[in-house]
Amino acid sequence: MPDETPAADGGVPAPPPAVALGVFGHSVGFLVSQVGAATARHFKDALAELELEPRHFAVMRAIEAAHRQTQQLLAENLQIPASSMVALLDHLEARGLVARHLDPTDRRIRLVELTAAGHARLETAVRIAMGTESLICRGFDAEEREWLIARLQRVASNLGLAAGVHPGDGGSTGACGPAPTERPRRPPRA
Amino acid sequence: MPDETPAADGGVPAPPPAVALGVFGHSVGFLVSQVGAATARHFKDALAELELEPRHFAVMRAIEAAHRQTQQLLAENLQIPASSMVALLDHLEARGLVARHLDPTDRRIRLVELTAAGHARLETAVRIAMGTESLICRGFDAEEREWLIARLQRVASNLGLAAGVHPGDGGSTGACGPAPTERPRRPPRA
DNA sequence: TATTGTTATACTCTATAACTATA
DNA sequence: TATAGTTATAGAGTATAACAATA
Repeated sequence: MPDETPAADGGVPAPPPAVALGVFGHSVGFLVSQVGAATARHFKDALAELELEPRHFAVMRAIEAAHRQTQQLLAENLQIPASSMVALLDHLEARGLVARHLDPTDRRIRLVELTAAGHARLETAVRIAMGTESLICRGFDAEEREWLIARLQRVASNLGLAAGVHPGDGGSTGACGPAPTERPRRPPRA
Repeated sequence: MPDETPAADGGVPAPPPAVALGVFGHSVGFLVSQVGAATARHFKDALAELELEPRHFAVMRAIEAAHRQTQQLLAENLQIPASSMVALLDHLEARGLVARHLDPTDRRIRLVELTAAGHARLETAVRIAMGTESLICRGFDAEEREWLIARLQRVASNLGLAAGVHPGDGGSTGACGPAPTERPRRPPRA
């Protein structure tokens, strides 16, 4: 694969009609990243008509899967910081899609659940997700689609990804680093 | 696919060990988005040791493909705003990887080209990209990999993507919208 | 006046730490 | 003192508009 650049034809300037990045357009890494970003954006745009973002969708699905969860557990499972979870749930609660109930045994805890409207909205969102799925899979038969899913699952496994957890964009400057001694981040207020 | 939620087993709380999002872990859309984001981050982290980001890599590849391009043409081809291109080229120029030359016939124009160091660095970066490729493709034979690439190219085509152009994350609030009457964006300075 | 490249700024997003209330 | 949730703020990233130089 190292030789394929058309620059070896002498020294002709030869301005290409478009960018000659075809070589990397022929790699799994580039394609999966390009297609993944475009798919995410398509879904985001389609979901916007429900006043939801993909993370709201993920939160609602997680609540549906296990009713009356703690906010903290929810945040932990989805790998979202607790303070972001507050904002996400505020958004959903303001639209009447989820409800926060005080735990009678421990009044620090809020148990979260979907309302009837939340269930209905989630059903519509699932239909939108299926619409995105059928758009991007246009031209595939069922067997091909299953094959593709299996290969993508293997790639996910090669990357050490947890099933069903979408890491989003991750931290900008290597969010995984434990920062042994540096990263002053934010000085404590005086 | 609609019925598979384990919530129909009565009313048992049944706290799941992990999040029960397995249903969407079995869709091309979710997987390609999840895997694409993780692949992009892996590549970004690997590239960081060269003091480069993926967009620098894309810019260098585009310059290599067509030497002595206008900054504007470069920005247009890669679908990056011109002001961002300035910052990217500043970064590369400060490290001696690219050089900006004044066009003798039109002194408004800067023609950009890779230095010798830039070529060398790009070669290393390509090797890093191939490392990411072989990591994510672990366990695939050549035929499977080609098959996967072909399917991903079809998905890209279904999404209307231009070959070789990575749209990144796109605009936060629907960057594709022409904004007929609204979006005050930024009021002109007084 | 139009165009190329540059600088400046405003906006969005999000993670961190302080804070409140409960235990 | 420790924990659940909340609020506030700092920082990064980036797109838009103004600007300077040249045509």
